[in-house]
Amino acid sequence: MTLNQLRYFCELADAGNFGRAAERLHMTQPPLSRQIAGLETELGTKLFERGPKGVTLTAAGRQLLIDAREVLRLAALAQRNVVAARRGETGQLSLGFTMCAAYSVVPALTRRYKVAFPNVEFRVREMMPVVLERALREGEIDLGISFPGLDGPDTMSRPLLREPMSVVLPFNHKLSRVRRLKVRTLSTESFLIVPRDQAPSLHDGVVQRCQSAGFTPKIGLEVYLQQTIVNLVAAGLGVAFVPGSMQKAQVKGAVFKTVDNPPMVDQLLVWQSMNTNPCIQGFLSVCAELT
Amino acid sequence: MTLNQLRYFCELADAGNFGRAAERLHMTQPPLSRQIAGLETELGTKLFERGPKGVTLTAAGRQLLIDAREVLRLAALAQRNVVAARRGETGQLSLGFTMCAAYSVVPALTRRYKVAFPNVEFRVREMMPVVLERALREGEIDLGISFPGLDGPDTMSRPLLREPMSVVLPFNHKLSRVRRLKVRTLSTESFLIVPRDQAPSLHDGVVQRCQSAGFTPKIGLEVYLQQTIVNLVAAGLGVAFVPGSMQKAQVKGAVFKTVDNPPMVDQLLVWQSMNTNPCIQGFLSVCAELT
DNA sequence: TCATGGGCATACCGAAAAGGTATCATAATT
DNA sequence: AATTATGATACCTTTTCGGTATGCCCATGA
Repeated sequence: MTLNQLRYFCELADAGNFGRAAERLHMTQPPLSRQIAGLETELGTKLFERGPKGVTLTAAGRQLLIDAREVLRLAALAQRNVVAARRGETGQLSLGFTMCAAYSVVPALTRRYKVAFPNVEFRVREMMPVVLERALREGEIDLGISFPGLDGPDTMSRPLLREPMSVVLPFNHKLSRVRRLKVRTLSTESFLIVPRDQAPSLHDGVVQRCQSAGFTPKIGLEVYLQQTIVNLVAAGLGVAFVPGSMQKAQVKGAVFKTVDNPPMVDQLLVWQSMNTNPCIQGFLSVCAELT
Repeated sequence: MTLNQLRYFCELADAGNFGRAAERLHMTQPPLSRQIAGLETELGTKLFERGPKGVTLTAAGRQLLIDAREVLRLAALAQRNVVAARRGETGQLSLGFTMCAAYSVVPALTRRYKVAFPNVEFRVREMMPVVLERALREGEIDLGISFPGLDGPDTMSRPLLREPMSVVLPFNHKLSRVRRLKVRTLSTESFLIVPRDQAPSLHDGVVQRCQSAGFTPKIGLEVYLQQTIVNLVAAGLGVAFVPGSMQKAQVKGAVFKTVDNPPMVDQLLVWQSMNTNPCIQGFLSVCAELT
């Protein structure tokens, strides 16, 4: 049984006689006769009653007409779906991001992408930066949003957001009420900072800003997540530079201060160059729209 | 796009490399390569990533795998359905019957048939005998249950039931209380009877029984339906012979009496010999079981 | 570094299938 | 009885399909 035979069969059932059906199918009558006869032989059943003024369906033919139409409909749908999948309009896309990004770019991006590509099964996962790197390498996720630093040879990236860092102080800190905080006044403070191997750009940005203010920051504690840094600052364990958008975390007891020439932090969208998932292009177009 | 290509595609997706897939498909690798390449060309999309240790699906391929499996599943189902339809296990079957038959054979037959052929869409219609004949001729119904008499050249029939006729009298009739009614005692009564052209066998049976009792019945009223005859007898318009099963009609004021050598009435299943609906055979087998 | 082997693509060939033309058989219609 | 419409059959040509032989690529290992 072939799809062509089913097409011929449906057309013949519609037309009611071989001649007109063949015409509609852009072929001549004899091959059509043979195809239908072949189909009948294969199925072991007469599908049409041949009368002097055309053909009519038998009971088996009526049943097949229902099923054949469904098969043909699905076959056509399959073709359309493949095209859609190639364009990234359907399929699956998974995004991993650090909790820090969750406060800045992720919400808007996710919302916009889901509107633009409603038929893509879009999954998002918060993950620690190191986990994100591994997940990306092993193909668990198609896209990652994180700080610069995991640019391997096979990864591509695109900047999503460049935002200033703010100083965060405990609520009861002596500097928490000054109007314009100078970095220099923090020279004796104990700093909470992300380990350099976790996010070199972030770490170096903070250290360099302090050095340009004339001191090397005293590292009180190395902490992996910006979110946790803010929490620990609120608990009185020191001060820190964190991305400005962390203010949205609404941590009680933490006070945010802007400074002159703040260190800048980048959020990068990264993916593997050999990942061919067409949905990635769609996501990139949404990113381009939004920046 | 052909069903074979979809089969090849699914098998390749399962096997993970051309060699094994070709083996499973009982063919060699090169034709399989060409078929897949052809499918990819037609769809305008790479479906597999060719790696040194086999193939993996692309995003478009993953989508197609879902759809292709569904298409193949339905195609196989269509084949099975055709076979079922040929055997009369699925399809449509419509039965027309006279109201008189509704009291005797129809209930049991319908019940049994629906159990034996649950996937057949079985429709039943009560109809007047003349309408039944026309409906049968024009193919509105596949089967009819009626009295003998509409045996045309193209119709086939099979006896379903042969039952004795009873005399029905008004409740207040002077003979309604005798223990054993003799036909002879009805010689002066006015008879309600079906017109001869509507059911010759029925009509003739009654007349002949009366004549063998020594009189020709006086036709008081010609009535089409046995049901109506009983009702009119109850209303005091005369007496009548009706099929014994009419007693089930529970008409108030009508009294049924059995007689010696009662006229017999046949219920026939009739259908057109050129009607090829395979469900008819199924119905016949149910009838055979029940008689 | 070069040989090796697994894996897919390509070239070419013969067989099978599909479509086209011409013609026939049948039944309804004029 | 001739005609017309319809499907089937015979025969031919083209296309498609599957098979064999072989080439290319890349990873692996001596």
